[in-house]
Amino acid sequence: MTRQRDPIVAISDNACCAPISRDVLAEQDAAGLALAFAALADPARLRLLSLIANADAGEACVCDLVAPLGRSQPTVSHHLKILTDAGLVHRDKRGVWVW
Amino acid sequence: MTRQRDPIVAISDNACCAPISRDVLAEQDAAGLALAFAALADPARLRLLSLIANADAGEACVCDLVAPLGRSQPTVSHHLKILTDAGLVHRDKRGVWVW
DNA sequence: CCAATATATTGACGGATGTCGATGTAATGA
DNA sequence: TCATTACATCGACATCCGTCAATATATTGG
Repeated sequence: MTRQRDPIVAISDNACCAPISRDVLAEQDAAGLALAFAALADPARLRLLSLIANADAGEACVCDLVAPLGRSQPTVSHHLKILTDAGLVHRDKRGVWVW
Repeated sequence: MTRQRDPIVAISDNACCAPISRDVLAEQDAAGLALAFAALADPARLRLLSLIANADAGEACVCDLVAPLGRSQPTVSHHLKILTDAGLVHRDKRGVWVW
């Protein structure tokens, strides 16, 4: 505990680190942030975002996502729910979205 | 498969989506990106980054991170390895870093 | 060279997560 | 009203991941 050597771990503090650098993250805040990152930490979900973004008008019917993704329909539905809960995707039963 | 209704899922295309919007992500590229996000998708690792960033000179001795994090020393070492592999942290046996 | 301290590695365990098949539910069209 | 299509939910399974205790491997001080 009493340090005998110099510090050996460091990160640079630049602009993008602000939310983390301002103060030590509380356990609770860290959990929330981690949850947001976790939504993006899966190849299937990143490809879903990409597929939707590349679809006409940035919109897509779920039925058109299953084949390109190469996963089963329940799996696609599962991932879309996660993306939706994370606020990255909007879903509605016919219509227009914004994000 | 043949669409009967209008599209129901959409995301907005704004600046931060560029890497995903430009073209449909290949499975392999998606895996790499997901790996990067996964490094940030854990409360312990986010708090480690925060602790280091808030330490004097943005550097910290590993022994000073164990207690504040509230995890065992092997666990801290484990997470630091992941952060290091992800290029988010630099470690050396005495010295100065940049990232 | 030896003792002490700091960090990494190993092995094990429990819980979370991605995946699928089967099934449920809602909406559309004939 | 009934069949079909689109999507969600459930249950099960395998794998991954965070965690710790125990142990190994430096590195430093005496």
